[in-house]
Amino acid sequence: MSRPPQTAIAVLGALSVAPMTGYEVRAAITETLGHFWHESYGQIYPALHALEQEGLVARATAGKTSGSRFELTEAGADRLVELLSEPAESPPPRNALLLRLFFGRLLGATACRTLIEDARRRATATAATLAAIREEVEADPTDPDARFRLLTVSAGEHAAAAQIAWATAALAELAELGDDETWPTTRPPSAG
Amino acid sequence: MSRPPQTAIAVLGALSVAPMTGYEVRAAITETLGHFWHESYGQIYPALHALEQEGLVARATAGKTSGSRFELTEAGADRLVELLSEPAESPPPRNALLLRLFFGRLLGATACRTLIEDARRRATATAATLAAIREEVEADPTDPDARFRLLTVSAGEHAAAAQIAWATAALAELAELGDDETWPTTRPPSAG
DNA sequence: AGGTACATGTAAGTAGTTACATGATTAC
DNA sequence: GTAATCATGTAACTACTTACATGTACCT
Repeated sequence: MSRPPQTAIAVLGALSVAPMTGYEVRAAITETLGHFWHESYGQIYPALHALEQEGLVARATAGKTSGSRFELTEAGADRLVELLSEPAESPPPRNALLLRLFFGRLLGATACRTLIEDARRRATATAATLAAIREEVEADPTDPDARFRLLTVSAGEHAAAAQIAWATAALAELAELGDDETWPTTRPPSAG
Repeated sequence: MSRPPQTAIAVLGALSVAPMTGYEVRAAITETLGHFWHESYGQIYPALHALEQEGLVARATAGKTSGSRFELTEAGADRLVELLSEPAESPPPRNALLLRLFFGRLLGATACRTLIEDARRRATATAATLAAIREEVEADPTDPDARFRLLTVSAGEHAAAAQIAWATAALAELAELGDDETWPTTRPPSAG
């Protein structure tokens, strides 16, 4: 298989909920998986065509005027379970914030503080979004996927809370510093 | 600039500590930035050549028998600070674990538990590694970068602790479930 | 008739990995 | 002498984004 299997999971997974156009698949992924997953059109449309070739999705011609909805075939449903069972390997870490902070002495304490404040702001916004999602999911007791979705929401909430706590502690730590003064290289015992 | 600027930061940053061969740059990045950053040879060698062309690094011919060490030029040091000052944009999220968990009903509760246990194991191992790094950094009071490094270690510790806490809670939640029985949906108990 | 949202698709470029080929140096 | 490690590099491939081109449907 040449097409990225992770994209296939997201696309097949979206179609497992309901038949959709490519446009709708993209929207569904952004809306429901948005806080931990992402796909662009440049991935989705080619993936849809490849999946169609393999007989894993089919065009559902019924009803719609423009565009064509794709639906999961039986083979597609089987394949989805198969793909979900493959080991979950995330890409190697690339945290642009920590990379900058690591060389923080060169960057300067003020710029570091700004970076951390930005990160805290983003984490706070994420936490608010997740709270809204949680409420929405909890409001619908008929959704058989609710508890699994809440598991992913919870993961996001834990991560966001940790990020906020870290940022707050880091800012307190950095507050000791004057503007762009670096710390003394070999600190005398008294300052501490 | 054609070469990825993030790679340039990592490479220039490594060379800001000491002159190194490409091989050593790779090792330095793996060892000291490893828990939040990654570069492969396929990135490092081309980056080194491009940086040399731009006059940001130069070959330090002295001393070494095989290979040639690269050192930061003055322009390179300036450029590093410039690059560090650029906004820290991390790639869009792609969490393979949460993607699978989101479709956990299709995957089955048992497989989900395994995934989460793996994640917890990895987070525990990460926490141990970070504790060792922390000790090492704290043991050397002369390192002017120590406090910035500890900031990145702390970020990792917070994230790992959050992951462990989430995984433990999630496993408790999933423990309610029988083998691969899904939770009751709206449908009646026996009607397939 | 004009704007907005829906919808599809691709080309060009950027990013990054992996596998391979090759050889020098060091340690035993 | 030979195995491990140090060292350099590239080609082929996979993954992914962005910008663009194009058109339809619906609302006012």
